[in-house]
Amino acid sequence: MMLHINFKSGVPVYLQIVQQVKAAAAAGTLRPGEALPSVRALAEELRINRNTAARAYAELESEGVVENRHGAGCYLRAQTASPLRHAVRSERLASELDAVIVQAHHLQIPDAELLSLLRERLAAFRGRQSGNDRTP
Amino acid sequence: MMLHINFKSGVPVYLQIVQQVKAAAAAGTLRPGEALPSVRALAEELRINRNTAARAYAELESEGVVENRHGAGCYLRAQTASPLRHAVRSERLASELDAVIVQAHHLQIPDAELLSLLRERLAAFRGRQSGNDRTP
Amino acid sequence: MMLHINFKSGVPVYLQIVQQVKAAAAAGTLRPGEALPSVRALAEELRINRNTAARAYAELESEGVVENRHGAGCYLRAQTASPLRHAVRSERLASELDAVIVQAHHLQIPDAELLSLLRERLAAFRGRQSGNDRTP
Amino acid sequence: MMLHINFKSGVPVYLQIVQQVKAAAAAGTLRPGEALPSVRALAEELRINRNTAARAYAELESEGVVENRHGAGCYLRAQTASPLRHAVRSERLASELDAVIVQAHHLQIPDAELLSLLRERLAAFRGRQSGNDRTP
DNA sequence: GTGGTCTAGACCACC
DNA sequence: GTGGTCTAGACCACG
Repeated sequence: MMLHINFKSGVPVYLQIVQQVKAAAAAGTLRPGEALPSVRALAEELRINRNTAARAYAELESEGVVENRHGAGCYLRAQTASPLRHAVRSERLASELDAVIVQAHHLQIPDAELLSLLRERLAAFRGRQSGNDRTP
Repeated sequence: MMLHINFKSGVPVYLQIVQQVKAAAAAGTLRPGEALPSVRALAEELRINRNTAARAYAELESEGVVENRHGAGCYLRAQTASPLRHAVRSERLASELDAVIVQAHHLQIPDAELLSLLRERLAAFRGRQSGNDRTP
Repeated sequence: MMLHINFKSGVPVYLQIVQQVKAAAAAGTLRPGEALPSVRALAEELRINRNTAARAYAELESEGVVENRHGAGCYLRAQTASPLRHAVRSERLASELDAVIVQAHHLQIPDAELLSLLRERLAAFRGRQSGNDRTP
Repeated sequence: MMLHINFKSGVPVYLQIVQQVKAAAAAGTLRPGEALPSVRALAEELRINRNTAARAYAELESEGVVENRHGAGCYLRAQTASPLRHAVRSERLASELDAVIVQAHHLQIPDAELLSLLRERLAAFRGRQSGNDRTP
């Protein structure tokens, strides 16, 4: 699980978790039957209150996305929908990129610099990731 | 002004307005000195409370994007040079890019495709701009 | 009429006018039948909008304190209540002085300085006043 | 804490709370480190909305009078030296004194009586203070 | 239980 | 007509 919380976006933290778990399940990053981190582990990893993590899992369970097995952890349920088509996924990403482009414009950062910045952050991300993530 | 609000996203309505006005200003859809819809008109169009619209305009004014003239309306200000140092600005953008990278990871979109998607959106943005922005 | 508006107190301007006119009538500074300044003159003197001055007079008229004679001005009606007793008047002032004392404490201004400051402002007030006010 | 709110005065409720808490802190009724009633308790006691109480506390925090500890309550801070220059502070006080002088004029209270009234209230204030303030 | 934020309704001051 | 402020209700994050 590689969740990323944006504390400045105004979106409730528990909702960000719900959305990202659903997205990961939809994208196939998480597979049915797979275990999610415990409430305590998730709270520690994201530096949030345990209540907030528990609330996210409760919401996911009420939506039928995961199953909380008492004392045994939280597991992803069988997919109800098929994984998202590639076109849909890249469209989602495009709208996020548009927001970044607007921000770059306001920050007066030229296109070339934005592109090289993305390459740089991608390299840094892959560096952090190697060793603790299974996706090559 | 054609704003679109997503009431289910969890993002505060006033922030959605702020972001979209900034995007329109960046894209040149709105020009310096141009009047934005009145607080009342915007509230009615979006079916939101007047205060929510007013708060969005207040936020935009505090960020220096618009100027609220008491009793006269809300006007887009001329683009002012950002008072932040370049390093600070590029750091801000980097953190936004990191979020996009995480999202791409969840959506299982490879790095090369992310980069080409950014190039594509940049080209589209510049294309929209050239039609209505005075700085070619 | 010597009205004094405090724009920072949070009290609506029209209410401050209403309160002060009623206070002046109660104290005997204004006498029945006496003319108040016109809406236009009052607005100019206090640097406020004419609507605000008009609203104050309308409120005073609805309360029966003054009478707006169409095209002829605004006149104080006959007293409904007797002028305030001296003890009541000085009690009102005492509560205002208490607020000033608290403020002086927070501003860390010693008692002696507060007293001399009051003497100084009194002298300045009498200086400004001489010539345009009838109270000796 | 025994606050008294005047709902008819036109003075915003949250400001009345701010002023009275400041007065209590100045008089020593409240001591540094002491807890103020919780937002909910205060709101219930005064029959006002929680937000109004919360706003008063937020204002007091921004003025450096109290400290709001998230999830733990609101506590009076130790008296900090005012960051304003002496001239600025005494100027602020002067403008408040001017308002009092105008009020005294309306109430037809002579200068000598105003001065002696101030001396009297100062003595009363210091008297109240000496019983519960640690700085004699 | 605690404080903080977002949305809303009513009213104020100004043009 | 315009924008701004005060009060309120519901929800969020934290202990």
